[in-house]
Order: sequence, then structure tokens, then C-alpha cells
Amino acid sequence: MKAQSVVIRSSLAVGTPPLRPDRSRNPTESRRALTEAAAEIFNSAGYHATDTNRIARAAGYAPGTFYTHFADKRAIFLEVYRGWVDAEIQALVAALEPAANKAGLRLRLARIILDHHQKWRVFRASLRALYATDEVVHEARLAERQRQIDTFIELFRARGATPPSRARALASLLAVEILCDAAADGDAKKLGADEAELLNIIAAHLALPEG
Amino acid sequence: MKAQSVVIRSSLAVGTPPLRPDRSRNPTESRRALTEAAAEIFNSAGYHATDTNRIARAAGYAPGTFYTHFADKRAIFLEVYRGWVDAEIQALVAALEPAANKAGLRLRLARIILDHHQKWRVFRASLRALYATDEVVHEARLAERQRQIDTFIELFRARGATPPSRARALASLLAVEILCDAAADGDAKKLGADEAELLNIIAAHLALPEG
Amino acid sequence: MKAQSVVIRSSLAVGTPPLRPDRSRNPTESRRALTEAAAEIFNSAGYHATDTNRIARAAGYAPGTFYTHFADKRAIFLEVYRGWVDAEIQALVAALEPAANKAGLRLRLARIILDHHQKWRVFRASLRALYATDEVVHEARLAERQRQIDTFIELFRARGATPPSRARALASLLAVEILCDAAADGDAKKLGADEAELLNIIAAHLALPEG
Amino acid sequence: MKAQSVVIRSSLAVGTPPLRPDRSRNPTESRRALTEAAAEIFNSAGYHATDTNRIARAAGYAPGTFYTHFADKRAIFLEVYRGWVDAEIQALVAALEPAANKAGLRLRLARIILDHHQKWRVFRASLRALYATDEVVHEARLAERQRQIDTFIELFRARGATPPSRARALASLLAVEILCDAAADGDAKKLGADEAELLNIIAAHLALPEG
DNA sequence: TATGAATGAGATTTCATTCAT
DNA sequence: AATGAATGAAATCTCATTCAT
Repeated sequence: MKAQSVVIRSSLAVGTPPLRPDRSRNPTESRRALTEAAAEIFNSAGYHATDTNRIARAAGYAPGTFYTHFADKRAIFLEVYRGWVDAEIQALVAALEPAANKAGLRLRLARIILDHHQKWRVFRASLRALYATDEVVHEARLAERQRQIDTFIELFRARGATPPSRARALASLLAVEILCDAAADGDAKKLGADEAELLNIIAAHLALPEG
Repeated sequence: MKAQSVVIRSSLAVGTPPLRPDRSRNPTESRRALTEAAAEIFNSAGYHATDTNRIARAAGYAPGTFYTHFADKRAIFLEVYRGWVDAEIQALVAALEPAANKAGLRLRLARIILDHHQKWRVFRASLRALYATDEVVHEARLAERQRQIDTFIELFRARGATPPSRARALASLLAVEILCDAAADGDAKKLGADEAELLNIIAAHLALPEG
Repeated sequence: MKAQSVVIRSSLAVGTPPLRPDRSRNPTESRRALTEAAAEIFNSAGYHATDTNRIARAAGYAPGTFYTHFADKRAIFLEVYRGWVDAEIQALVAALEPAANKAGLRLRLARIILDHHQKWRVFRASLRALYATDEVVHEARLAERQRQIDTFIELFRARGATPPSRARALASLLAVEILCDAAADGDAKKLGADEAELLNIIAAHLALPEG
Repeated sequence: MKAQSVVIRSSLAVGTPPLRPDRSRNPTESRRALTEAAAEIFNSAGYHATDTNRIARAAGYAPGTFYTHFADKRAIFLEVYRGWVDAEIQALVAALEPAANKAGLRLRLARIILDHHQKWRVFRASLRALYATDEVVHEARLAERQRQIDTFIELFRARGATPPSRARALASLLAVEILCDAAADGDAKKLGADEAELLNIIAAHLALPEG
């Protein structure tokens, strides 16, 4: 009774053709492709609205493949997070290298961080949500923050300047973070805050000793 | 038909006995009870791990009752949010009344905000997550922030002092927020930040003109 | 924490103000109002998409009132059905009275039936669906059909003409019904059938003996 | 985690033993099995009383499996409908092949259609109900009817006979349909209509030109 | 390693109906 | 007779995850 129509439907079956690239059998590349796809989707839909099947499909794989590379959804989220931190650090380090004049440097750093937050604002919101509900994510983020504070203080020490206390370093980092997020969302503007002034406030938190 | 199932349920009733309080038939009270239960659950499990059936049961109602009082889960979340803001404002206003010495005042305000964040840290994380993914929540929070900035600036104006720019007011509010969240999580401590010092930094952001 | 906001919401509560007419305490009128509202809603949304609360509200009553007048949803559906049949019969009888010329009469009858079906097409579809799944509705409709066949045959007998067999009478009634439904839906047109011709075919089934 | 629950389920399995057939991992076969199960259930309980979980279970699958093969309940209903039309057409075509004498042919066709309606009467009632409330079903059925009319007219043309107008073709098809439905329900009998006579009336509508 | 069909627990939401007032 | 808050069973659909191939 239905055989015929099934055949018809099968032959018509179109929908979204999977991107099937030729990177099969290359685990490193597969993992990278999955992470990249996950980053995009986490950042557009948020963690909870993202499903692993979709991540796999977006990377050109079948759902099951996801689980040959990651233990679960949280694992790939943490991978994306690590990549996010690395990308920010690299961008900042690159900006530090050519020891430019300090005032300009601060603004440039502020701008880099702001842009990075802007691009990844939805992903960052998911991070903050998981940070509060998921213990593993909480620990992972704490570890990254520990590293950030250490690096911040080290920058002073390396220049022979008096380093800030950990409390003050943390306060600076957090203030930069939330102000960048607010500016990134476009909310600062909606709330009547002048963007240039806000960027200056952010930069002020990044005051580093003489290079 | 109903009688029977009630009997069955009663005889099976183990574990969680239905609370069935005597506030039935009072919609205002029911709504309040649901909102209160929701606040507790949102704050322990987070928005996504909270289901409306559980909210209803926790308030002593059947699942369907939830929907006679709220359109959906988001609606009750926003109700909780509004309550949260109101509670904070009331606490702060109460602290302002007895015009104490200023330094002490700042610290007291900081402590109030910090405590409030501490108590509601999981709820606040959900708020931030929804803020990024849910347009309605986004708008609601923006509106509250607008109000906060207005109030902050008004405090200066009322005292005849030069009010801060909106950018600076926003920066202060956000810095206070994130520092309170970090302290509330206990993370500041884990990151080696001295709590008393952090409280002082928070208080510095709350610098108000002479009363 | 929430008391205040509840008050605010209550005072703002607007939405759709119930039509609350002054026919309270008049059971006959209430029943009529409910039936009328039900007819409209059954005919726009269909039986399954219609809920009794909505019927009650549309008639200007609270949900519970529905059940002081009808045993259940099916009961009001059958009431609507009875009214529908009566309305059709009245319209047809009115058309029969002034003994016009026969050819014109048939067409007029066909047009009346068609209009009646057109106006109530969604209701009629629900009727047919329930007819197949609900035993009580099935029996009720059978009884009405029995009555229709009897009347049809009686029209011949009263005029001293040879009445059709019950099979033939039934065939005529059913053919008229389905053709009216098809024309009513506008589907006959979509399928390329000429409307005037279809009306003639319907009329042919209504061939009655000389008055 | 899954293993355990499977064990638990197995040890508890009483009542309805899961059919779990060996056609797993064959999507075409799964789709067919689901469609077949759906046809049976739609035809015994009607569309609205049928739930997708039950369809899946009846076909030997878990609830979720349904949604890997069909977008929603309506989709499988349309699939069943298409199969229903195909089956009828095939039966009729098979009967046309051995060019028998015409009078007998008509009766045979009438009988085939009647039997088909009889077997699927509840399903057909749901079809009619959805036809009135669901736009997609409406369009699908219109398309099938278009095809039926075309085929009917083509039968005349192929034999060099004057084909009926579309209005007349439609009238014949619809009359056959409703009379078959009435006979199928057993209602014709209950209403005192002679079955043999009714079959003749149906056959008269199927008058085809010389082969 | 990759596949993708299958899983099944569970979340949101609906709505006919009840009943205390 | 009218109210409307409350009920709770049930239905649709989702999605992280498994596993046979």
C-alpha cells in the first residue's frame, strides 16, 4: 500500500545536503572542524539551544561522530572556551610586542578585548550561565581567571613596577570584562553612555607600568 | 472518577507529601506562592533546569495551575526578576534613610548589594544567560538598568552635587555588579583576593556626594 | 519581595474585558447564548480545536457556568446540530410555501441548501468526523437522516405521486449533501467544475412531484 | 546507563511485550512499518484520538523514533492518505484489465470502492474533518481529487467517447464517495435502504463508455 | 573512525471538568 | 444560577546519547 509512495519520497528527498568534506579519517582535523562548528552555533543560539546533532551536521559529520571526539556536550563547550581564551591572549600579546606609547597601547588593548567580546557575546553569556550551574565549567573558568591574574601581575613585576594586589587585579579584570560585554551588546549605547568615554574607562583599568 | 484517582494517589503518597495549603481560591496569593517557589528553584537549579511542573508542585499546586497565573516560564522569570530588583532597591533605600557617616554608608551599601547577589547568585546567572538569548528578557533588563542609572544620577542631583556622566554611572553600576557576583560566588577568595579589600573597592564605586 | 509588583500588575490587568450581559439568572437565555457562541466557534475552529472555557467566555460567562447548562462538550455540539437541522428545514419550508413553478423551486431549494452548507462548512466537517468516532453523535445524526428521508418520501405521498424507494431517497439526500459541501468549500470551482451546472445537478436530485 | 535501564525495563516487562522486530536500521522499512501502524490506528480511533507515541509503540519503536521519520502527526497522516488513494487506484485498475462486460464491470468497480471505504471508514472520516480544518490536508486532498477527475475523463477520451463535463465528473465521483461511505457505515441499512439497490445506484454513477 | 537510526526520559503546554464559594 | 481557580491526565515533540554496522 505504501511501498510506492515511499519510493517516490525517497527519490525526492532533498533538504540540506551535508557539506561532507574530504577530511575523513583525520581525527585531529575532525575535532577541529567540530569545535569550530560548535563555536559558531554556541555563539548564535546559546548553549542550551544548541544540540549536538546539529553541531555534527554543521561540521559535515553524522551525529554519532560527535561522540568519538567528545565525551559530551560540555566537553566541546570547554574546548571552545579554551580556544576563546587563547585567541584573546594571542591578540593581546601581538598588540604588546611593538612597544608603542602607553596611552595608545591601553586604548588598543581595550579595543581588542571589546571586539573579542562583541564577536562572541552570546557564547560568553552561555559561559556565564554554565559557570553558575555547572561545576566543571565553574572550575575551568576559575582556572583561566587565575592564569589571567597571574599574567596581569607578572606584567608589572617584569617591568620592575609595584604590582597591584590580587584583589585590585581581579577588580580590574572583571570591570574590563563586564564593560566590554555591555558595550559589545550595544546596551551601553542604548543606556545613553558615550562610547568613546566608555572605552576610556575600560582603558583606564588596563593601566600598565612603563614598558 | 476524580474521587477514585485521588484515593489512589493518597494511598500511594510516599516521599513528597502534597503541601496543599489553605490559600486556595485566592489568585493573588497563588500567584505570589508560585513566584516565590519559582524564585527558590530558579536560584538553586537555574532557569533551564527548572520545569514549570516542579514550580507548581513546590508551591502546592497541580501543573496546570501554573498556566492559570502565568503565560509561560519566561513570564514567571520576569516576575521574579522584577521582585528581585524591588527587593534590592528597598534594602538600599532603607539603608540610606538614617543619614549616617558617608564612609560607613558606602560600605554598608556595598555589603547589602553583595549579600543580595550572594543569596541570588544562580538566579542572576540565569538572568544573564537569558539576557543574551531571549529578546524579551533583554529588554526587561535594559529597562531596569535604565532606571538604576537614572536613580544613581538623581542621587547626586538631589544633593546639589555634579552628577557623573551616564557612561561613568553605568561603569560604576556594572563594576559593582560583577564584583559582587565574584565575591558572592566565593571565587574572589579562591583567586586570592582579600575580601575586605574587595569590599572597599566596591564601596569606592558607590561614592555618593554629601547627604 | 513580590507583593509590590503583584499589586502593580493587578492594577494594570486589562486584556479582553468579558462581555458580561445582563441575562444572568435566566437559564433559558443562558443556554441559548452558550449554544450560539458554541455554534460560531465550532464553525470557525472545528470541534477539537474548540474548548469549553472559550465557549463560556465568548457567551459572557465563566467556565464553570458551561456545566450548569450542558453535561459536556458533546452535549452542546448536539444542541448546535439540532439547531442547524431546524434552521435548514425552516428555510426549506418557507421556500415551499408560495407554490412557485417547479423548475425554479428546485433551484431555489438547491441554493438554500448550498448556502446553508456554505455558512456552516467547518461545523459540518466536525459533524462528519464525530459521526465516525462518537457513537452518540452517530446515533443522533442517523435519527435526523431518518427524519429527512421520511419527510422527503412524505412530500411525494402527500401529492399522490409515486414515492421513491428509501434507497433512492437516501441517495438523493446524500448526493445533495456532498455536492453542496463541495460547492460550499469553493473546491468545485478549484476543480474546474462550472458552478451553474453543479447547481443544476443538485437541483435535479431535488425533483419533486407536482405540488 | 542505558544498559541498566534496559535491564530494568526487561525485568519489569509485563503486559505488552515490546515487539522489537528485526527490521531495525532500515529506514525505508521503519517508515513503512510506522505508516502501516498509523493507518490501523487512525482507522480505529480517528486522527485526534491517535497519539504519535502509540503509533511508534505499535510499530515496535520508541516514541522518539517517530520523529526521525516524520515531521509531525499530520505528515504521517498524509502519507497514509497517499497510500490509501494508491491502493484504491490499483484495485480499480486491476479490475479494469480483463475487459469484462460493462454492466458487470460497473458493479464490480462499485463493490471495490465500497469495500475500500468500508475497510477505512474511520480513517476517511478523519480525512474529511482535517480537510475542513487543516489547510495542508485540504490542499493534498484537492490535488488527489483533481487527479481522480482527470483520470475519469481520460477513460472516456481514450475510448473515443464524449467525456463528461468536469462538473458532472465531480458530481459522479462525490456521489459514489458518499454513498459508499453511507453503505460502508451500515447506515444505509439502518435507514431502510436496500443494499442491492444502493449498489446499483452507485454503479450507475460509474457508467463508462464501451471499452 | 564514521555512520545514522534508534532511544526514551522528560519538558512544556492544553483543556475538559470539578467544586467551594 | 454563576463563578473562576484549580485540577491532572495526557499529548506533542526534543535531544543528548548509544550502538550495531
